Amino acid sequence: MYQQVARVRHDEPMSKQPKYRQVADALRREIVNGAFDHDRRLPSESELSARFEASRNTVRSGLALLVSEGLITSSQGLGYEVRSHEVFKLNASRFENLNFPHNGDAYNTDVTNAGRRPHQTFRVEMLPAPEEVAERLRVELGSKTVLRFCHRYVDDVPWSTQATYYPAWLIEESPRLAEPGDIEEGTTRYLAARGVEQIGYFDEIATRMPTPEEARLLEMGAGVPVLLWTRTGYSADRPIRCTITTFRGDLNQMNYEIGDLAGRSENT
Amino acid sequence: MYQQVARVRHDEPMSKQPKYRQVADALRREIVNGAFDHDRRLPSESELSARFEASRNTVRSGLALLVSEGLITSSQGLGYEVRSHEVFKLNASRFENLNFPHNGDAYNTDVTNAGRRPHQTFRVEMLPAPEEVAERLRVELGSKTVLRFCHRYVDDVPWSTQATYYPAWLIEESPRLAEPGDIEEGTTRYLAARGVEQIGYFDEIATRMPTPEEARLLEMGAGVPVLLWTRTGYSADRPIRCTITTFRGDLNQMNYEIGDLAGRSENT
DNA sequence: TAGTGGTCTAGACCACCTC
DNA sequence: AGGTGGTCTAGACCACTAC
Repeated sequence: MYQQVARVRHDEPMSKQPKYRQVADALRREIVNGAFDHDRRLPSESELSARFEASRNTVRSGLALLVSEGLITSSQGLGYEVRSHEVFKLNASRFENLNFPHNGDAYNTDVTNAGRRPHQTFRVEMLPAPEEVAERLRVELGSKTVLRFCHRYVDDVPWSTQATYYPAWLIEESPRLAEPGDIEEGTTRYLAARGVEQIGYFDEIATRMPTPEEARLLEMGAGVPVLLWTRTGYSADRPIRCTITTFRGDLNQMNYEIGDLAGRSENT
Repeated sequence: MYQQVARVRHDEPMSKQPKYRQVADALRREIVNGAFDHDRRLPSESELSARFEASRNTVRSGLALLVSEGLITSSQGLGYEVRSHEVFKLNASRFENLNFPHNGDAYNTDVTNAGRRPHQTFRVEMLPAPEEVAERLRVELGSKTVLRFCHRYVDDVPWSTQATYYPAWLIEESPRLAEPGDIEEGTTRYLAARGVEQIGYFDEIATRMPTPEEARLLEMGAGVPVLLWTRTGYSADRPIRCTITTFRGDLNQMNYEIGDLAGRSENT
């Protein structure tokens, strides 16, 4: 389970690493030193094979290591490239601020404000509650829930998926939740207008490598984890919704303000 | 950069995957279905090689995929094992609650309450501010800062590292920050007693694959991302500290309560 | 000592991109 | 057509763990 520890030999100043690690270490050093900052392409496998006096397969092992670290990417027919990032910052403590309710498309507003072009596909489903949702909504596992699902893009790059589950009892009170179209005024306002007010949230944030399905939906390359954000919304009585957002970890960051900052943290 | 999309052939019902992916897909299905739930060991490479009629190297490619997804681990001489997790949940909105100041070792308390054995190593350093710290503390890049660094273990498993930086101007006012030992009453209380009160925090949460250095410190296997938590603490005037916590992503989850939940979210 | 995974090689053929 | 990475093989030898 644990990575191999560097071994020390009495006849060598430093530990003896396998050749493919030497390749990876050398290239990693060059990358962080900015050796490929213009034309971000790396030398081809055969060039590296000659340079390191290693077989093509050994060089490939070293490159695979850097890919799995998220440092570089590869494309068939094109070569290897140093990865570059632009991170989108989401202020989760403001996102649906209790004192400043949005109309539900904070995402569109935020992305447009950042000078980017948002785009999303949307669908509504009725399905039995999965375990992690049933727990949070405090309903029976497998009981009926409505899922409102969003697949979000920024400038046509897949950015995140968002799945919001509503419990059956709430649907009976507020049937428009189960209708396929958008809710113009936003689900939060629609619910509030029907006397169901969200007075608080519980957020859980975790990370892991994507499932093959997630990697497909978000077009994630190897070496990129997902950031999982699970928000459970509560009325005065009980949980009323559970939203699971899956972010590409290389493109997103979540922020929270706690206490009275009054805009003092605007630098980030 | 993007993962290969499944291809569809007119003469086959489903897309033709490379053999190593078929191996990975078959084993992944068996793993999630619980086929290895007792004795979590997988068959050996040579057994799988026979079963899938593939060379040992091809089987290894498939297994490597599962390792990089964080599903299994491998150890020389032992074999492959299904990974199992236990997640530690940290309530960040309560961690240093403004209305309920701790004595600085919330970590020790939380871990002990969970019936686990905490352990940490600690050191203090004086060093020039790295870029991401200088920005957040609003000091010159490279200006003097004090780093208080913690390496934390739970039951002797490396859990997280925590680096807190204090700006030079604060050290002059509160010199004990630069002293090597623990501060008994906690740094927050020490600072408050000297008239420097933290009135709010700005938290940033991100994820990525670990650097080799992080993988070494936290003894992380392949296929496990880190969860990065950067907390900048503010007094009424300006930033007074910046804490960067690096978690093993497979062992930790962060929680926030927003609004008035009054313990309604105790299920998680 | 036997069995496990870890490293490395040499070579074949395929799929994709650019020209 | 020529260069790039992607897949696959067969085999050699090493390092670690168990018995």
